[in-house]
Amino acid sequence: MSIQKPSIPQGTRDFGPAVVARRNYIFGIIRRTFEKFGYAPLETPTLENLSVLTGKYGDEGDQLLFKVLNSGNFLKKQKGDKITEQVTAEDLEAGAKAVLPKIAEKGLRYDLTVPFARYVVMNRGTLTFPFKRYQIQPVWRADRPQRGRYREFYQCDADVVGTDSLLCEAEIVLMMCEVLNTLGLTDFTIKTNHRGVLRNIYQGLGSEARETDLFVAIDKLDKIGQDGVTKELLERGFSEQAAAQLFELLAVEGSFTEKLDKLRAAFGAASVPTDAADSYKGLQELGQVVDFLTAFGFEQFDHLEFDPTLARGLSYYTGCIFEIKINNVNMGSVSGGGRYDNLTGAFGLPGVSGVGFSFGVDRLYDCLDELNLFPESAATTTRCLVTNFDAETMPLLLPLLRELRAAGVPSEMYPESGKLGRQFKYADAKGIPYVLVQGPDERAAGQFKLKEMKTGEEKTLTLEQVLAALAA
RNA sequence: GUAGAUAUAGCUCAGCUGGUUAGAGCGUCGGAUUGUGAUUCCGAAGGUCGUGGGUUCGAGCCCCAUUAUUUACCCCA
Repeated sequence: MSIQKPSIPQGTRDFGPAVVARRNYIFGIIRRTFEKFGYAPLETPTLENLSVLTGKYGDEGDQLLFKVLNSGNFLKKQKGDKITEQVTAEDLEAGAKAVLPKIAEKGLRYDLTVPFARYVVMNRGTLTFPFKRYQIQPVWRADRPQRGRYREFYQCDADVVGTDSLLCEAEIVLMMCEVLNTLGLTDFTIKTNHRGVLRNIYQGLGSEARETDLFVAIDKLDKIGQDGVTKELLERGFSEQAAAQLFELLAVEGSFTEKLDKLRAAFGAASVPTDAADSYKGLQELGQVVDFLTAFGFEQFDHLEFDPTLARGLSYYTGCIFEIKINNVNMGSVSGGGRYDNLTGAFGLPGVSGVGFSFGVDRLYDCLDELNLFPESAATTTRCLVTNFDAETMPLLLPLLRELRAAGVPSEMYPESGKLGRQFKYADAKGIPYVLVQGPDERAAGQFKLKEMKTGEEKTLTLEQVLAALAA
């Protein structure tokens, strides 16, 4: 066999011990926050049947699905003596679209929301609604990797199904803030909008062109500017007049509620028909979310922004939508979500409303890394290295190792006796904060030498003192 | 799928107009130091210059192809 350079697939990564420790630090904060808000954990299979996945993410999404080839001889099926061709000459003639469903019936999970919807439908008889679940698992997309974009990455979802209450939306904002605050991120913006607002804007333009084309175009406003959006709208069949009208509507300024009021007036002026209860549902619901937050005692309204240009790609959102931008890092959104009135409808359970959001851990990691926000303690798990002075006395230190671990101090003994220099280097390279030494001198006195690596400070202590120092 | 950039030591990168034996920093290993890391000093190991072809007396450098990586677009966490 010839020697080959080892490699991993494009867009995937190995995570070394220090990286995993830091990722677990992020996972831990997110998990604890979700649980604090009453969400229960759920896990679903890596593989889903392709029939569950296809058609849920639009044409683009279907392209980005990783499909898994059927096992065995995927070209033929044998039942007893009877062999049937799975793929016929006509299929091959018809191209990939005809062949694919015959050779691949499973695919890798693309997000966590669709598997969740499938789970809810399959278990609707046993679930108590409203059902609140969180889910932290990797997802896969056959995308072209680039900055902040991977082919395998983790999502941390929290969703509620079975209630229309806007309390859920308000709590999403609370959870977003809690996680970001705990991680030490300070310069972030939670952008919020409502699909109803977007629909009203579309109605206000009075154009015949496609609604989704408008949403895609205005979502890019901060990226390509007013001229770029105008150009794109004209290409998609909107009139110049409609484009001008659009920017008039979007040009609302002020606080969250001031923007709501101004837009309400602008809609009225543009003769946009009101929804139920003689008001605009999107604006009204956003106002309700703010009211809930105020009643809760929420104090970070400076981080919450009503952005009428926010659209978000996934087509199933129908109500409030959210997105988090970390402002002092050049990175795509680290979190997003929203309400979808009919997600389970695709699986035969219509009329169940859900709302949820997701953190992208890999992007959060990149942000924290760039801003140097990881605490040092997140880098390593071992807290104390017990040096191995020589082969004869090493066994005498094993009870100490047991004591340390019993006291809940993550500890390890250097497995080989030999130069202390090597052992200290090991501790330094691994980022272990404390090193414990007991040589003949200390043993004679019944004591230990504890060195704090960061300061270089060394103390001679009794066992009780060592345990007290390390437990702190 | 579209467009660009890059590929030289384990890592980050130099390498002049194409000219002898391809360099540096970091890391690794050994020593100064058989009771102490990070800091200091000395030394060593480490290279199919991504791969294949071409031009040339001569290619890390120029040309073609190919593969991989990466950035941007589309879309998205």
